[in-house]
Amino acid sequence: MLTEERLDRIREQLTVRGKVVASELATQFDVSEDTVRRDLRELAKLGFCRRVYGGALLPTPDFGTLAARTALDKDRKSSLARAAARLVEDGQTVFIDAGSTNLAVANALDPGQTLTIVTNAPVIATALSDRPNYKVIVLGGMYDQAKGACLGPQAIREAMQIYADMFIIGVCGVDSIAGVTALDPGEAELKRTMVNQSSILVVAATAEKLGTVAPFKVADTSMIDHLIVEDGEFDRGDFARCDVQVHVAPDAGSAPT
Amino acid sequence: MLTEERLDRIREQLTVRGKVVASELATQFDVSEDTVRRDLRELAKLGFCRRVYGGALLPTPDFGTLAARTALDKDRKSSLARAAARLVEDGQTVFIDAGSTNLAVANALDPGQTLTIVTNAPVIATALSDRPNYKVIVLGGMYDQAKGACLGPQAIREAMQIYADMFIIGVCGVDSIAGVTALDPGEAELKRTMVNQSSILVVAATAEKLGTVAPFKVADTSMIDHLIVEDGEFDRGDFARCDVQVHVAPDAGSAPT
DNA sequence: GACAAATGTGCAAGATCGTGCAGGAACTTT
DNA sequence: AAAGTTCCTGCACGATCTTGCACATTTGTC
Repeated sequence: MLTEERLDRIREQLTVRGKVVASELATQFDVSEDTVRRDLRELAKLGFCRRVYGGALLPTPDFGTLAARTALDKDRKSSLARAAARLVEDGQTVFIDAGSTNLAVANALDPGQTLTIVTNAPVIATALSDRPNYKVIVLGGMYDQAKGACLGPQAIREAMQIYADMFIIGVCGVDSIAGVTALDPGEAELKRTMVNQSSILVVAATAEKLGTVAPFKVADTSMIDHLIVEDGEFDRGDFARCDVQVHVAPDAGSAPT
Repeated sequence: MLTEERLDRIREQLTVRGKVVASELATQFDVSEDTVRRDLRELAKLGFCRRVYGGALLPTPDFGTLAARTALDKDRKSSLARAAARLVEDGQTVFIDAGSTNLAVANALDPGQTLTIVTNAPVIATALSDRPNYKVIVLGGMYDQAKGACLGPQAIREAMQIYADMFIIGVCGVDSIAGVTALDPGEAELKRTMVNQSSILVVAATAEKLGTVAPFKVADTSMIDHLIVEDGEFDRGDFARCDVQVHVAPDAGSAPT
């Protein structure tokens, strides 16, 4: 790879996603981080980027809508998300459902792993733009603006073509007796498809989802492999009886990153 | 091998691959590296390439070493984008291609209109989340992180199911003779599909795309219905001859260079 | 056909450039 | 305060570039 070529590519990435990370560029181009830093310094001198600790950003902070989106805050769901992300192993193929909790999970995934991520949430795809190690597949279809998810027969058809090691499902309700439930039939059907196409089913549920029952059935309690819940009061009795592994994520009143 | 013949071959490789390496060319043509370097210097003098350490690259639109360009990008694009958005009529179905210019176009669409938007760029779908009047359809498939676009057979298959009134295409190059061209074959094929499935083809091209030719052909000049360009020097002769309606977007930020 | 000029090419020497590494400073996080 | 990153500087080494020169080939002229 020619030096100037590398500079071009860095500029390209900057334009596309608004930021670059020194260490990732080093891996990507197979050069030392020093070289990348020299490159970034050079580009900064020419005004193409703004040098920051760990990488570089576009001079105009708000240019990339993408960048703005990837800078999505690690909210209070991050603890739950980290716990879920820890279940994912290198090399796996993972369905990631739509939903804000799952967006947090996607962000919490280890960038060093090599993963294939299949999602019906466009925002998750864009959030993973800066993970060169990931292969990201988007399930297309009718985009439901309220849910931020692609639904419909198209998405289902595509999902049926793919077998995954794990499905990190977004739920409207999880109940030890009713199982996993969703708010509308279209959503439920796509989720059922993804459940069928995956070996392991993971549910990361915020407190308000626990014990809630929505109208449409997605999966039985017995089909859940891992249930991740927030710290607090929680009767795991019924889940334990169904061979569900329950993980309690530590309460995160912690500092932002 | 004749000298001129060698120069032609080098130019050919430059066009196809975007770069050439001095040492490789020397091996390939069985001449010394000095000769190759002399050739490259010659080509660079004629403007066919940009001489860099180790080889040569395609000339990139050189923005006079200033960051002003990046700052202007946003305004420039939004002016283009507004012009493109004005072509869209209420009730239409519109393919919107990936790319930062087209993201600007999507944002510039009239929220009051009732539209069906089909896109292979997840970020465009999410950007339209706040338009209750729009029906948004996402073309899924392999997500190309650098381009922010879904590509591959899946996306093409889905695109073939949909007929649109208009295709707002993202281009790597538009030339009055070579037509619309793209940087990689997969990208080109999806674009061709969308061209075929639409009645009207709209190209919004920033100045640096005009007159640029990328390796892979997408569409003939004669297939373009509307071409939107920035204010400035521009020879519309060839386009006019092909029945292309040319729109000039007013210059947003004025800065004589 | 012969000769001289112009051109293309290869080689060598020295300058320049790009890169990785080591060590210490600066910064961020715990 | 301590630990872990990231950053910068200086250095060394190899790759690449430029320049000058020699030789071969082509071109133009007598």
